[in-house]
Amino acid sequence: MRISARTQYALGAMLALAVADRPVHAERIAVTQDIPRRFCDNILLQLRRAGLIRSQRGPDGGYWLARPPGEIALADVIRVTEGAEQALRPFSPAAAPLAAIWDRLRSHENALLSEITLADVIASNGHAHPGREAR
Amino acid sequence: MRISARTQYALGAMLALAVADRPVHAERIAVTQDIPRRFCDNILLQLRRAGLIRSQRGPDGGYWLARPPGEIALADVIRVTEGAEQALRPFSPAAAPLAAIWDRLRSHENALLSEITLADVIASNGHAHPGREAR
DNA sequence: ATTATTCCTACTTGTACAGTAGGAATGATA
DNA sequence: TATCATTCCTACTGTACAAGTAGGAATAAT
Repeated sequence: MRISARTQYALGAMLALAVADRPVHAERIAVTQDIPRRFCDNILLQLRRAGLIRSQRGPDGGYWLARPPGEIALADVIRVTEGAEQALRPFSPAAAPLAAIWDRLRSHENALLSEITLADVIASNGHAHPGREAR
Repeated sequence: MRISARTQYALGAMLALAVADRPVHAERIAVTQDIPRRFCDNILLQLRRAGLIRSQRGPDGGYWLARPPGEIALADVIRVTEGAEQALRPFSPAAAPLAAIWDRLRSHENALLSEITLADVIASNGHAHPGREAR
């Protein structure tokens, strides 16, 4: 369960947008989420290209979610920032059965992260067990 | 679910030792598991220092498991080669609930890998669903 | 003695992550 | 039309860690 700074920042930014009811400046996101200013730009750009957020330029511009928070899963965000995981080297015959185990782990992880949305995370802020209840 | 080459090699080596009934040379492990020769040495040394395998020097020396394959979990091996995972950076308040989710993922992963032993992996070689049955 | 092996430290190299630089494009406001 | 604040874009740099290598010392069998 490797989690890059980029991904963590991206999730923070998405959550910041999810709680806002109007466009938010990159500057504001950078400050509240404690993301280096230019790196924040960088990440927001990537999220926009992936279609997760939208933007408006110029003064009074900013960023907002492309879909409601309940329709954006954590996995959607992570897929963007982590990119394609590089294929691991082929298994030796003796280690071949490990492939099935890795698959199980990956699919469980994927299932959980696909199930939990930004809305779930926000709702869990202070309550018990996030993402356990249906949405 | 990041898996380094080192870890994959280590698991291959452990499985190779698990199926052998006598000490095995590093050379032989390197060849059968397709591990660069000196890197193989390197990894075996680490496994020995961690107490997972034992060794004997000189001609007719080699390596063997310190415990029976049914008593060595995949997690035991992985813990050695991956070392302590470095702490991730602190969460912003908005992203704080993610910590609980990461925890759930980590503990599930850990549970599964602690449950499956080398013996399980070997037994699953060709059969269905590895690690599903009790040991 | 010789030889085959493990053992040990330290080094080199490659790659991916984290973050930065410089400036162009856009849009609101006056 | 000028100004200014913002997003947008490519490319670059520094650093840390992973992957793998080098050279040789210690040990044990013959």
